[in-house]
Amino acid sequence: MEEAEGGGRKETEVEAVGEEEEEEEEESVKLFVGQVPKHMTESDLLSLFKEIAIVDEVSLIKDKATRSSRGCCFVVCPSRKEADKAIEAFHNKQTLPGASSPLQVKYADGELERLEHKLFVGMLPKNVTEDEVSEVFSEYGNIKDLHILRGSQKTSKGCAFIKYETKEQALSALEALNGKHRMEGSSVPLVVKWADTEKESQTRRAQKAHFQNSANIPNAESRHPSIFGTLPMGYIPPYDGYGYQGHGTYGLMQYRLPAMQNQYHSLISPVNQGTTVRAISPDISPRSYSMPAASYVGSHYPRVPGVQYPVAYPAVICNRALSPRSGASAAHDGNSASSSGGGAGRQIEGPPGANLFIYHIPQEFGDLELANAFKGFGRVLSAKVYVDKATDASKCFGFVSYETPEAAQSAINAMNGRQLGGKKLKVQHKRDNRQSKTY
DNA sequence: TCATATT
Repeated sequence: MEEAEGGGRKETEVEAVGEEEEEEEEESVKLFVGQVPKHMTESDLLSLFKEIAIVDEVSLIKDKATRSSRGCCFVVCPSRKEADKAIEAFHNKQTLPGASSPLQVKYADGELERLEHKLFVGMLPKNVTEDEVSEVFSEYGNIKDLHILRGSQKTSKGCAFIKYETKEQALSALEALNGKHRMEGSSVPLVVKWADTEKESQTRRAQKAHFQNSANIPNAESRHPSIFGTLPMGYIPPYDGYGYQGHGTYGLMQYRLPAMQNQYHSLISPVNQGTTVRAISPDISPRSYSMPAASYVGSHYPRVPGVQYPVAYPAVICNRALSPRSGASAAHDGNSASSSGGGAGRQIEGPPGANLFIYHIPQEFGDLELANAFKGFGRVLSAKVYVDKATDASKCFGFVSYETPEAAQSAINAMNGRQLGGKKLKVQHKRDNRQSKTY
């Protein structure tokens, strides 16, 4: 459908959206904010952030099942300038009451790439120079940055990243060159696509490693060294001279990644299967904006002018009124005083000096066992054993918080060096991350 | 040997 449009621009599809709104989309910047105390609401956060910067929207990230805060949120600012103000003012600058370390404020995944109008260029000749690439691409706009990937010698890996000043420039280069322009000394046309986000390339690297370990593709790497480093999964479809853009194959392979990830995940943590049955949904999207599957042939959809990506940021401030709590779902929200097990799982900080770091916790200990081992010295506010995200295995360290420094001190006296399981516990005061006083 | 989280 997209290809069939030929020279026609897509602006006709926009009718529902005014130009101003589209401009706003373009300029606005989404920030990810971490270390948000779970009790804070969206309006708490809004009032905090708008002291410093203009904020269009705050949306808490909530647990899908319990609807409770996951301790982080997104903040949308109308411009990069405002977003940078917020980062400058808050990132690592203060610890909110109830958080364990300073507020984290950074660009959300993929924002930077989106803002930088960054293109990936493949199928460059091995011996290409910056000047040669520059000459071809400066035809379409101002090149802010050009980076040719090079191997151990100085020979190029056959690909590069280019940043343009504006999205329009990048797009026109993409459309004019991808699959159409052949560099001197090369037998195939360039591949030009939007650069992957950091996340995507990580996922890709992981998948590629996994794929190469299980399947065997003899000599694959040596036959196509130029693109095997950067295209997904170490597999290259038969090349037909049209580039990968809009051709389907490349898009399809991207599309498969999340499903394979799910499979992999269920292999390593079979525990999850009993409780959560997750259908492989048809709308898995390679980027964070959801679009019908048919729309992302190739990988350039989020930035095509005239194609409006959904503005539906799910949980915005005004949503609160729309989601009345049914009596049943509130039951889970009991306050900490009533929790029976003595603070296991909750990550509540005590006053300064009342928080302990514990190392050499027996492998089989969970939060509850840790809380139990430390409950003789005072009221345990929280006890947390850290686990490896991928394997669920204990990392053998954790934190215990008491109400008073005295309780913590007697726990150190009694427990430090004490043999538990196979090893001797190390019990000491937790490092203090607090950097400034709270509101 | 001192921390997670990306609708």
